[in-house]
Amino acid sequence: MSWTDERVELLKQLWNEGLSASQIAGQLGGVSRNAVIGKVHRLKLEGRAKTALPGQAEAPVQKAVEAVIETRAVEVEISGRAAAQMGGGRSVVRSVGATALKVETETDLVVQHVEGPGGEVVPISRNLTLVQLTERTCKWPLGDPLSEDFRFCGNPSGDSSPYCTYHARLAFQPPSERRRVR
DNA sequence: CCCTGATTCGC
DNA sequence: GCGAATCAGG
Repeated sequence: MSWTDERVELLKQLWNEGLSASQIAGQLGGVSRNAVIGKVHRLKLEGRAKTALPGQAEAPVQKAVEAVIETRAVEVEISGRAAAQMGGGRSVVRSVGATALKVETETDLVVQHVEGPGGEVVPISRNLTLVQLTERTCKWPLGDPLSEDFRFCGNPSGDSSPYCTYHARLAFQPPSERRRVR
């Protein structure tokens, strides 16, 4: 594949939307994340201030972003408790998406699932799109394959299975162990 | 180990 | 210009 005008335009768009190089590579197809990063540099469309130069003060913008993330962390925590009270079951916080990384580190994945009314354990899927799947993300389908909202579980799968531990059971265990498929 | 972007350098 | 290999970091 080559860098046609359209592909370059899409690259710029996705990069500005904050997608990672590997995700962009997946969307474009036919290129590696290195290719994407290389192209980004050649186009001189930086914008991802990652490596803070030593001795330099933190950029105000970066601090603002962190403040927002901090706020979101609290909100998620609150909503998690609310859910626990309303549902009567154990419910906890599970970060989803790049903007909630702070939550993940602070709660250390306190919960990865929710217990339903019947006591069944239902995992909180990451709802990844096809292009976001990697060799070790759960490929359990969610929703209608013909719909735009079609997603995959995306939870860690371990390299021995195409599914996370929960979905591996639904996929390979006897129907008697199945409950509601979500 | 998984992932991220940054840089180098042969092509 | 391109991107694999490599580096640095979370």
